[in-house]
This record gives sequence, C-alpha cells and structure tokens, in this order.
Amino acid sequence: MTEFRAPVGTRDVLPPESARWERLVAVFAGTVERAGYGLVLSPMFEDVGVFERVGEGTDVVRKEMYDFEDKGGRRVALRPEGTASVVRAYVQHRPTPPFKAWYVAPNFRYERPQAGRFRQHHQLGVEVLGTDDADLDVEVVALAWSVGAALGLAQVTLLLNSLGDDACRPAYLELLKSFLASAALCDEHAGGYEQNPLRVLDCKRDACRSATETAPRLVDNLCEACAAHFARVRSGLDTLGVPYTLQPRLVRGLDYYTRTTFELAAGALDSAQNAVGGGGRYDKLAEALGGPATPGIGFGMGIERLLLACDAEGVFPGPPSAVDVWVVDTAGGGAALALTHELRAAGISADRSFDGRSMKSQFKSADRSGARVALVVGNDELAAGTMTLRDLRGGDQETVARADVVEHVRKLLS
RNA sequence: GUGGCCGUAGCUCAGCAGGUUAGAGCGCCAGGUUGUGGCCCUGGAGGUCGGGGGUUCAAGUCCCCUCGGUCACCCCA
Repeated sequence: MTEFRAPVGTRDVLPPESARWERLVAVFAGTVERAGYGLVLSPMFEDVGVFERVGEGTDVVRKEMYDFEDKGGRRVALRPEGTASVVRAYVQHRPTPPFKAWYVAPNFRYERPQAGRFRQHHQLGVEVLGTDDADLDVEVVALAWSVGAALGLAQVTLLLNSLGDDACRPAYLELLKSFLASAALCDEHAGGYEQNPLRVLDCKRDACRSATETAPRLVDNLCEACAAHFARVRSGLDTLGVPYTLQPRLVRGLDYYTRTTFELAAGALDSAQNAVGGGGRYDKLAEALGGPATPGIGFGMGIERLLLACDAEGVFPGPPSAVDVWVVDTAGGGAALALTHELRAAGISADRSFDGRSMKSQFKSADRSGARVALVVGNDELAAGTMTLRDLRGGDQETVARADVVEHVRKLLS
C-alpha cells in the first residue's frame, strides 16, 4: 500500500470514468439551461452559521458537519448541501427574482463511507428564488425527472409529498404527537420525538412502520392555501405526463422544507442508499439567513449515485475516448512534434508516442488509443517529402504529400 | 459513532495443518518480425505479503493493536 491515499471517504476519478462525469454534467447543464437556469459558483466552505441556521435539528448539521477553525479564528464548515450556499448568495447579492440557478459542486459530510455514500460527494442541482407559483414547483420537479430520463434511467420512482406551512403544520404536529403518545414505537423513537415528530414517519424500523400506519397524514391536514397549491402541483405533473407516487411519509433530512417535497428513488439500486435526488420548497429559508421573505424551491442530485444507478441499469455508458490520429515517427520525433501540433490546430485530435520507441511499439500505442488513422513518418517519407497514411480499422495505407496531409486525414475521418 | 467481513505485484486472485530464493492470469516493457497495430510465442521489470508488536528454531500463514478497504445500522445524494 502506498504511503499516501485519498482521504477516507473520498475518491479519485480518473479517465475513462471521468469522461462519463463530464458527459453527465453536460446532460444536466443542457437540460436546465434550456429552461433558463444559469450556473452559480459559490465557495465550498461558509461561515458555519450559514448551515446551522438552516438545519439545526438535522443530522446533516448536528453530527455530520465537516467544520473547523481557520487560521483567522473563524468557524467555517465545508458545505454539507447545496441550497444554503445559493440562498446565502441570493440574500447577499439580491439578483432580480425569479432567480433561476444551477450548480455542480462537491458536498462534504463527516460520516462513515459505505455503498453510495462518501465524505465528499458531488451534487448537481437547481434553485429558484422569488416565486411560490405552483407551476414553478411543477417545472422544477419535471426537470429532475427529465434528467433521469435523459440518462436513460427507467427504474426511477418520483416520490411526492407536501409538508404544509406555518399555517397548517403546527396544528398537524400536535395531532401527530398525540397519536404517537399512545403508539408502540421503535426503541430509538420511544425515547422521544419532541424535536421532530415528522421523523418518526420516516423511520424505517418495523415498530415505527406499523405503529404509524394509521397515523394522521399531513396531506389530509393541509390548510386551504397549501392544499390548493399541492393540487395544482399534482395536476401540473399530470399534464406534463410526469408519473409520481404520493408518499405521505416522505419527510427528507433538511428541516427547512415547506409544501412540496420530492425524491427520486432508483429502483435498480439495492443498497440502502437508493435516493439519487431530492428536493423541495423552502419558503422561509431566505429570511432565516437574514434576507427579505423570499420563497424558493430546488433539488439536488448525487453524481456518484446517479452513475451507480446507471451502472445497475446498464445505461449511460462512458463515451469512447479516442483521439483521431496517431503520429508514428521513427525519424527522430521532429515530424511528430510538428504534425500533432498542426493537426490539433486544424481541429483534428492527435497524439503520439514519446521516448523514441520502436515502430512496433508506436503502432501498439496507436491501436490501444483507439485512433482511426496512423500517420507514419520514417526516413523514407522524410526524404521524399511524403507521409504514409494508414487506416487502422482496415489496414489500407497510402502515400500522400506532406503538404496535403491534413486534407487527406479529414477525408478519411469524414 | 457502533458492528460484520476483508487487506499478498498496477488489476483480479492462489499460497495446501506455520517450513527453502512468495506464484498465476491480465496489464506493462522488450524480442520473435532491422518500416507496421490487433492474434500467437519467448523473455523481462514489478512485492518492506497494509503497518507495529508478540508467540515460535521458523510467521504471508497463529495472537494482539493500529491503519485502510468494504458492507450494514443511523442518516442521507
């Protein structure tokens, strides 16, 4: 084992896997930019308060925050999730609403790694601030769905729920608490659930599962405004033909959600971590971060998990990484140096061998690279002012004048 | 943070109940073919057997600790 390794819970992504990442990001960017979303780049660490403010009770900030003190004595934390940073940037810069943003960024959580879970993982996501129009909820949910579809994922389920708002949630929580008071919960929740009784609904243990089967459902206790909003979201998704499953137990890990919440579950993943994406509305978040009351909604998708799901379904293969031309030079390397440069300048991808290897070795490299053509320059060609152009698929080759090489290569590649 | 399983070449692994200089396949390099890749053949390079301590005449093999990987719980992307 080598002396230094990537830190616990982190991974190096090397070619050819990295090419797949690039393609995934491109698919995502294409999908959301067609919908008017612009890229936002924000720091990958923030004052720890940014995250604490939005998620006090949640595990994500209570026990998983990757925080430390910097040389200036500031308490900072590596970003555990994407929304808080974008909302903080919105509050700081006040762009004209509706502000539609997308991002691709690393997130950090200090937890033990396992299948589909890392200390550093990467999320693609969107956030929109400045409107609580239910049609926007539909747009955002549909975008998340579209990304899965664009990747070719077929076994993905869209889970949908509404968590209500200040007008209806408090009353519902009281209702739920009194129900839970006489329920036989799992060991952990039997101890207490005052902090966040909603979590009990999300508990996966059998005891809680069966005990809460008959629990009052939030969707049945929404206030008039929330009920109307949710109804519009659902009919909108129906209109767009986006299939969803109503999941009244869907709570999600961040406390800031209001009204619409959703999750994309990958059916092909049998690991415990099968959520490839999730999000929802957060109408109180901007205020919590010291800004004006501004409704917002967004979602995040995990790159590692999306790719895991793609593997499981056998879709979205990595692109074949191949250069078009391999220059084989047995006459000292000068021709390879000039020719690769010239080809690249002409927009043709080209590579070569180094270290003065044998012709056989250079051809092997050419073959492994997947190049379609090899351009050979030896002493004969050098003397004659020509090059040998070989089609590596078939094996035919011809001699062409040095000056016409780029043209001939173009013709062969087209 | 808790628990199960696992750490032997770049990769996937073998290594019989502790016993000579630790092996294979793939990959890599070179040669067979002094101007030609894919197939084949031959050779070569590459290992403090994760690290430390212990038991023993002798440890890759047994014991302890530690680090790392992996899976699960919790929770999440």
